[in-house]
Amino acid sequence: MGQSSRSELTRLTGLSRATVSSIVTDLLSAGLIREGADTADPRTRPTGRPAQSLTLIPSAAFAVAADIGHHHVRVAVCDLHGNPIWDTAVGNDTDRAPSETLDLTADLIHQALREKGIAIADVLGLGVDIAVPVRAADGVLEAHGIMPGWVGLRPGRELEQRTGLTTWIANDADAGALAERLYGAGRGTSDMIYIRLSTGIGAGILSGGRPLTGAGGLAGEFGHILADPRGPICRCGNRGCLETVAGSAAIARLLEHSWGRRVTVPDLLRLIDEGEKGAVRALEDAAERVGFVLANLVTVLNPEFIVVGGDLAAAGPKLFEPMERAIRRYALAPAAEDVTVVPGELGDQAEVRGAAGMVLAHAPRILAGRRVAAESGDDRHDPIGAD
Amino acid sequence: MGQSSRSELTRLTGLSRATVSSIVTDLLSAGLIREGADTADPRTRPTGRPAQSLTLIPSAAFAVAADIGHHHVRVAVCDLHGNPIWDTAVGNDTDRAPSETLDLTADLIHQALREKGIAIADVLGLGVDIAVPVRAADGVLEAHGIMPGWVGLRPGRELEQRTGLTTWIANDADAGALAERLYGAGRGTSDMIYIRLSTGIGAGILSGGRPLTGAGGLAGEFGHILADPRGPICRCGNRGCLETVAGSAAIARLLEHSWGRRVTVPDLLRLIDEGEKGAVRALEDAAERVGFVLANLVTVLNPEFIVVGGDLAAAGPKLFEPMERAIRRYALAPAAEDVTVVPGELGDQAEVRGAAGMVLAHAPRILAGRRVAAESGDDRHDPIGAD
DNA sequence: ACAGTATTGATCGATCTCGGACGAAGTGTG
DNA sequence: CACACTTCGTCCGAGATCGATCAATACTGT
Repeated sequence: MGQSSRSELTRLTGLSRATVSSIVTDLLSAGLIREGADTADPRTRPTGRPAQSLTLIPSAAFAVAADIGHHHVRVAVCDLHGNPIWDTAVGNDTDRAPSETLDLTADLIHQALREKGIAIADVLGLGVDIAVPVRAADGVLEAHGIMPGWVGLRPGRELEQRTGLTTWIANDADAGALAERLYGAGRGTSDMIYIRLSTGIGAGILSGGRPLTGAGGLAGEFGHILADPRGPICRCGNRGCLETVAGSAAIARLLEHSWGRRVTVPDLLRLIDEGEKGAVRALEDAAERVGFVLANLVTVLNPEFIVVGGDLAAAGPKLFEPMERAIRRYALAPAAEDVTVVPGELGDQAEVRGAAGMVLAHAPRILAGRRVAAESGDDRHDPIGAD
Repeated sequence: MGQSSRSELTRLTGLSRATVSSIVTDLLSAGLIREGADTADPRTRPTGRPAQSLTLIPSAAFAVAADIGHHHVRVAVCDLHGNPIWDTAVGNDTDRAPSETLDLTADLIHQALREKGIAIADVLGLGVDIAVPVRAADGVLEAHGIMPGWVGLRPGRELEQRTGLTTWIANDADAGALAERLYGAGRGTSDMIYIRLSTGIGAGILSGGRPLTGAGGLAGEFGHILADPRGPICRCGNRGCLETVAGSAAIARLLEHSWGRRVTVPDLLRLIDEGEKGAVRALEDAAERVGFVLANLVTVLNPEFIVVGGDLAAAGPKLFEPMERAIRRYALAPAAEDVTVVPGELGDQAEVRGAAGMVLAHAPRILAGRRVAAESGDDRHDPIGAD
């Protein structure tokens, strides 16, 4: 996104050269982009007139993002390149009234803008992601086990009212997937699965470049695929969900029997890092189960990348090797060949950066609207839930 | 698609009323649509000026479709409503040289147009579906077990050259899914899974209204999800694929042991229909396995409909009840509540009608181009693999 | 009967976008 | 160095699309 040129934009957007040229002229005079030096490598340069390179001026506008999880609220301000220039996470108990969490979120946003000295007019919008399924059509939260008090709310609209910012909202896994595609391990692909292996297991699926949300926004509930028909009862009411046999808390619990004391997730990660045999074995078994389930998804979805995030991704090859082995063994061979399994690159910033990415993906349209708005009256309408 | 009105088109297309009005005027004068009688039900009519109903004149233009399967070629000519007015299937051995099959297909197409007295100028295009994965970007066939001689070919382009018709191509399962969505059991939904239970098991997935093809066009290989780690070896090289334990041929083979003679698929269906206990039991067990696998897909994809086609769909409740029971039991509860399992309505016409549907979905654009072409030179370009 | 409301359909000027023509800026060749 | 060739960027007229506005047609309530 950083460097481009008029003719490259022509190819990317599908617009004609004439149109791109006209828009670029406007953006130049609006001070949002800059014609850069001609940095093309003389050796790789093709014949013909060289393209004039164009650079976004990153500080010309900003996107605000909020990540609302089970036990935290994280707010970031990102520049036009998607890089966070302000990023703060605070602990929070979502079992309290949702309005308190939303107030806290709005306070953090106002604090961020104040501290960075950014005017509302320079903010393109607010991207929100939340650990609850979101109905894509209207941004209403759907029913699911966690955070039950939030079902039926429209936090996008709430935050829009509290901040005055145009708001987009999505599920946290979908936001994480978008971030890894835009800025992380899945750059440029249009068919990927992003899974987060933590106490909970969730997935965001990108298909044909778009998030796969399903009819009710529930898609991606990877952690509740049945992994063991005789496994433990899950908080969702089924038994043997992948989460109950391969979530990091479930793995840690496996060790409590032999250690005779409580084992936390940090304990588990330390033991794995030290190579403690029991912990490694438990991890490998869990990884194989995850790989087995992923194999079936690979057969059905034929993704190009599987990006793995969450606590457990830190375990490195001890996690990835058994997981990949299971995928190669159990998935349809040509589909297994198409897929590459990689660790996420964005860590716990993924979700909030993806939320900002939702806003930045609309930057051209927003900026186009603003050019008009500067001349006539400003009356853009509510794009909550817009794709 | 049959009945509509200007304002309904405004909502469907997202275009402005002004634009729709202008296009409708053109189509009216071109004789492609007709202003119908005001047939709205007086009881359900809302307040305001009633909409003028518009009807496609079905015989104003046609779409040609070809369905190329393992052992057959089927060609149909459909009117603008998508109804077949000519439909013929012939046996064929795809192990022969692909060019012979393509020649046969082109011959059938020419025969159809000749018999119906349709001029090439009145044909919007040719839709092709084939029982091989198709790479969406360019229509090249991908590697897979069946019909190996076809890999790397571009049958869309081949048929375009043989017939002179603008051609679209897709996988057969995706075409079937599209047909059931346009004309069959999944009318109007945008998130559905179409599965075909026959000797082979395949699925076409529609997500957000678009076919889910995956990175290499392989998506939907539902029959090769692992259903039984100790099951028989499959033609794909894995073992225990769903197809080997729940395909109709696999079920029939189960009965051969006790009957001591060869049991064909028609035999199996007859026995099931007669209520023979062993056959029913075998079917129910297979249905439960399919349901189990579908449950995981429901959890991950959250579809609105599952449409079941293929030989086995004829078995009715004996198939559907155990299948649905498994879905309700093993899928994430809210996702299971969102989904409805229904038999397909189009039978073995599904694929070919879906192929025609691909063409008809582009009818507005094609017709718009033609209006221009009638005035200036005709130079529309190759949309093979276009979405 | 009549104003008020709601929805559809047509018209008009403004704007957006496109394709084609043209000039600009480089490389390669004789 | 002249010339062909390639790609990039701009200009211009044609057509598509839009928002705003107005007219048409029905129902509702008094």
